Amino acid sequence: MEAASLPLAAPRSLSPPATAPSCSRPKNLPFVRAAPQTLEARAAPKTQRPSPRRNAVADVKAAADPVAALTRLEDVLQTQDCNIILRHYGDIRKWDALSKVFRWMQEHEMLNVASYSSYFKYLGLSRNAARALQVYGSIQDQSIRVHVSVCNSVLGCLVKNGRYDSTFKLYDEMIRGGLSPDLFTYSTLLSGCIKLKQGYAKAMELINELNYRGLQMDSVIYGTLLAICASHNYCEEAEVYFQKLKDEGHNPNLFHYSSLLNAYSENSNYEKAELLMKDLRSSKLIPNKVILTTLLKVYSKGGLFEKAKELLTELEASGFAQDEMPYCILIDALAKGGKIWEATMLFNEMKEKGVKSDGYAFSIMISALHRAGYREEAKQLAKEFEDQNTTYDLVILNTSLRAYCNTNDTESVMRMLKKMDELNISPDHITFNTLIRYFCKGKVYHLVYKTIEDMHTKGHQLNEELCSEVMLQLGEAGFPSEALSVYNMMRYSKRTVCKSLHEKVLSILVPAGLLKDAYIVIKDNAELISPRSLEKFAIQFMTSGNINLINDVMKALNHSGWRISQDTFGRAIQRYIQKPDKKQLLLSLLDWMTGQGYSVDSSSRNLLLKNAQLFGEKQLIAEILSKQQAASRASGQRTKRISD
DNA sequence: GTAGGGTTAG
Repeated sequence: MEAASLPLAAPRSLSPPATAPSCSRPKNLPFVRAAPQTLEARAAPKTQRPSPRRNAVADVKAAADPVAALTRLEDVLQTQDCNIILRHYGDIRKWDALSKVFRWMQEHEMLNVASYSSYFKYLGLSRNAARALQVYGSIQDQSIRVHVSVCNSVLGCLVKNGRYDSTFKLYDEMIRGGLSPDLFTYSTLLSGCIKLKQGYAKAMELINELNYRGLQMDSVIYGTLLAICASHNYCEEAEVYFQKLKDEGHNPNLFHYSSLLNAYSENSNYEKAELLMKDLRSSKLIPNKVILTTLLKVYSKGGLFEKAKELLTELEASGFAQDEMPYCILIDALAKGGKIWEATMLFNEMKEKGVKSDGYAFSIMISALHRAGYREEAKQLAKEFEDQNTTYDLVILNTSLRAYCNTNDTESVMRMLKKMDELNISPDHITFNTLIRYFCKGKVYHLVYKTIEDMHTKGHQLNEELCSEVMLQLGEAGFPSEALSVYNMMRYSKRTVCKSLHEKVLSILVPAGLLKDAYIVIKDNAELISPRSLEKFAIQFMTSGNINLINDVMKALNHSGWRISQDTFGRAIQRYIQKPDKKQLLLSLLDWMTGQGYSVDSSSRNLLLKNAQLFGEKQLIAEILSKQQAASRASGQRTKRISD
């Protein structure tokens, strides 16, 4: 290690003579601009002395075209210099330059572990997880692929961007590839658990793994764990971790306190929250805005509105109520507690005080009014927000959209959709469901269908209750094929559907004569369909379905466990008699029936015998029928004994 | 000068 520092030391001591001549002959050399700095460096010994490499770095940082500058200075720059440049563009959030510099480094094979780590970090900040995965995937050298800081940074990038599934999948891959995770890895992964559905269980898995590897939990890990407990409502567990943190000699900070306090707010445990506040004050920490706001949440959620109002006054006095958040907490709790009038008063008070709303308070109030049935008032508020604001996010757009939909203000609905488009805000499942309900109410079925299709294509889970209703309405309105498409979209969007859905679609398909489609529904879900629906379908199919499928349909029906009715067989036989060229199908049906213990009833038998010459198989048919009769008599006796 | 976390609102 000693030796490694020597080459660095040498150029530094040599650099003044090396740059000095350039002062006397200023040309277009990259070093020229550094000359005055050299003088400065002499005057103030504390500043770094310039060197060709440092100057080159400064040049690239200042260049309008960093790639051109890099190319010009290629011979001077080393990988660590490029890393400095890379970080520079990341720090000043020039994502385009960042990527160009990185690409240049890739092309010139000037990448090391640090380059990847930094680049992934900034890709995380610039919300470009896809690029990070792409670059990570392109790393050939396995030792770099599983280098702990490269892994940590790419995992961090995915977590920051909410790509939790990919995070854990990639982590498993890294482990298989030989990664030795450290505390950084675990805190990164744990932070991914905060918003995960089964986040607490996943966190426990990670904690076990961490312990198994002999790593010691630190204050950061505890902080993340507390947040996980709070967001998943594991209040007692949060208390245990908080105590363990103290027992292991760490001093909890305001984040630890606020997470535990937040856990208490979910359960409205205000006594414990007050004890915790006492503990916080005694530990010389000063409660900040977040702590007090979280305490306000405790009181509000617990319905302690008087205490909440007092605290809000305190927040105002401390200058902690300059944004709308504390008001939002209390307004929301009041409204949800049935005090819509008081909520409105507080909302107005907030506006009068000139507290700026980014839309949160508006969306809370619009929703609250809407819930309470004040639809016109909700719409007025949505309009008021529109008049005062140009910035929107998805939630306020969704809230306003619903207010307009429910007051049948088509023009405003369209305006909201246009805004969404212009602002490049992607609709979510709430948007889609609002629109579906709206179009449905207006019986604009082509738009209902288009919206559902759009929602499905964009990968949103369809709302089963709503879509079943839509499906029925489409059927009633004379769009059975569209109803079937809705059924299929629901069916194939992974989640298991309610078993009555299949019957519902059958009740549309069968009367509409879409019998082949109905057959497919039955074949795939035979055991979930009631005998009544099976019978209806069976009769209809035998009467007017594709004759070539009759035998297959019989098998599917039988497979459902339903005993096929005599009526069904009777109609099938009538169909076959009308089409003597389907003789083989008839014979195979009769054979199959025998094997399954079915037999035709007397009227069908007579009909068959009477028409047997049509098939030219009089003898054979008679034989089959008598065999069938014998078999069914035997099994009939068995059945009788059982039912007795 | 490679990488980590956590708190409040719809």
